[in-house]
Amino acid sequence: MFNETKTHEITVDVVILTMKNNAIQVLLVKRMNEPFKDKWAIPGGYVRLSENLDQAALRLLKERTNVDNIYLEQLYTFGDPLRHPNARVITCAYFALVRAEDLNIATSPEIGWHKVSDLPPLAFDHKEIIEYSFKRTRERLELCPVAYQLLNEKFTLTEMQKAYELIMNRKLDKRNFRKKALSTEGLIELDEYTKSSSKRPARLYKFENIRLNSKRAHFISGKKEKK
Amino acid sequence: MFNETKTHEITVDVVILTMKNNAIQVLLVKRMNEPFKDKWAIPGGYVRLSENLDQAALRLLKERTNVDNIYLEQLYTFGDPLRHPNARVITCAYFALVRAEDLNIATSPEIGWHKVSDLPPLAFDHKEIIEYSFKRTRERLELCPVAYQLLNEKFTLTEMQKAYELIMNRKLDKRNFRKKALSTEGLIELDEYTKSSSKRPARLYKFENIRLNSKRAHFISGKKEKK
DNA sequence: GCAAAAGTGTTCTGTCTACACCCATGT
DNA sequence: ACATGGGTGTAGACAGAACACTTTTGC
Repeated sequence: MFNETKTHEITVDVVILTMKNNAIQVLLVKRMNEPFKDKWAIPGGYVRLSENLDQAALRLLKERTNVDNIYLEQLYTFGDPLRHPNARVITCAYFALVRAEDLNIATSPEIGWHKVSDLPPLAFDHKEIIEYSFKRTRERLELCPVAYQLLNEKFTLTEMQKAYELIMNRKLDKRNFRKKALSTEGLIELDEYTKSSSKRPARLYKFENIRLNSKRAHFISGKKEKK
Repeated sequence: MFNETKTHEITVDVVILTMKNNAIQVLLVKRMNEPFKDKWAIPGGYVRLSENLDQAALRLLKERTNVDNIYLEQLYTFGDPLRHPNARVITCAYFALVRAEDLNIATSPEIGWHKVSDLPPLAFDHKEIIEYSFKRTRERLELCPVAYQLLNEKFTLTEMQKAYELIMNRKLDKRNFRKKALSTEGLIELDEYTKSSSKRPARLYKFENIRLNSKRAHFISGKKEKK
């Protein structure tokens, strides 16, 4: 039984979600090699001997997106013996929310954003991993305002509501949303407004000293608001 | 970098929690070999090539406790390079709640129950793993009545309340608890009562068709009930 | 002046919390 | 008859849900 373990390999895969073109999108890379050559995959790689799993995920995220200082959370470890056709590869999946603007990615035919609601054919079990990430993001959002990771440093409440609606996949009531948003710990009202556009300027806000993971924030309720 | 991965090893460790002697206790085994010889550890073992992680955890749980059909959940994957002094061992931790009565364990100097609140010296990072399991159990309990896994098939509401109080680590109000308990989906009131003891008989209940994981069960609130 | 998005309050309802006494049984 | 744990109801506070109109700007 000990000998059996000799051929396990362990990787980290990172689901990078952003908000772009009015949709939640995930960063995918096209595989150059078999197996699954020319299929899309979430970025990942082997864990180095000298680093822990969080460090491996951060390093891979940095390598792909040049993004640091991000809400990165271990998602789940996927270890089906058949998930990799040629080897026994167990992968520890992480997920991150990023601002599209912060990214330093030259999208190309080999790397790019894809709507979570409309994924291309994916390698391995990556479809499952992405969908689980999205579900988990929704659960996190019910507890704390992680969506701020998707917004610019300064944002309007309408933008924030949009992020929530995309993640929760339902329309929210504007007045109720704003009431709850304004009572969120860490939300700062600025004395700045959007210019341009062509309509009434909107007040800008920012977050300060966000404590993710704070229990009992319950920013969004689970009840039946309008679909 | 690929070569680096050659010496990773992957194990599964299972935190088995039960309610016993008015405390939440965890099943520990004494290590026979170095490293950490004679220290206590949570049961674990290598993942076989032919099985997925859930199966490995179930197999190990079965091997140690003879228990099947249990609320077993992947907890977290611990991969610090220094967690094992001699090798690079990444462990995928699971946790389970079991009825003490269902267990088929000959406790001995090498295997036994230990209060989570009073752990002996532990091998590796197992203290951290156990404490995280306990925390996670508490979070689960706020969402769904997982505590039923600790109870006999038929139980009194007072017994159920006791399980909740031990996990949540605070006293709950009897009337409020019973009100919420009675409105829990799946709780069946039986026409049976405890005999013996020496006091007024208590009505027995059971659970039926429990859906763990159902969102919005909110069995226990996070507010300030009396400590 | 009109199109378009920003902004704003109130009522209702359900859930959580706090809290104290009587009941049924065994001895 | 008493000791022990079983069992019960109500009032106040708070949070979520529903719902429609006025304001400000660019053109």
